[in-house]
Amino acid sequence: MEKKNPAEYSFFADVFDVVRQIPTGRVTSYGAIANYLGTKLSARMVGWAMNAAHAVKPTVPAHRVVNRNGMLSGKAHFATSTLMEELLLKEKIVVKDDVIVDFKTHFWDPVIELTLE
DNA sequence: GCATTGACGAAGG
DNA sequence: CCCTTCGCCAATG
Repeated sequence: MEKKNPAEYSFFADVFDVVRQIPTGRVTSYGAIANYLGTKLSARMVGWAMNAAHAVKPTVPAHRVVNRNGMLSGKAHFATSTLMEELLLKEKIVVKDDVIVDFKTHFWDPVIELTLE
């Protein structure tokens, strides 16, 4: 491994940067982030970036990022399988059956929010 | 260096 | 409606 941190990679850094800008109580999807980065077909890369997110500082609120279905597809990657929904619950986001309730209401689209400036 | 695997997503059967 | 396939790109075996 190079001495470079995961954040050194522009794509990763960009993903982290966007994720950190997600307001409390809001969530977004991998596809939305990928779309904002202009690589909407590379939603998998966003997920891959998240894989490295836990090793990056400042902390990346990866719990605010779910798949387009609002499902906590990444909860298994947290310290515990319940940590993710617990964190979301603290932000008034209700999780039912691994799916965010009223996901559409809590949805925060960087393409819209960051474009409107 | 090719094959497999992903925290995805959309489309097709 | 459930399952499979494909595309995207990077990391890993």
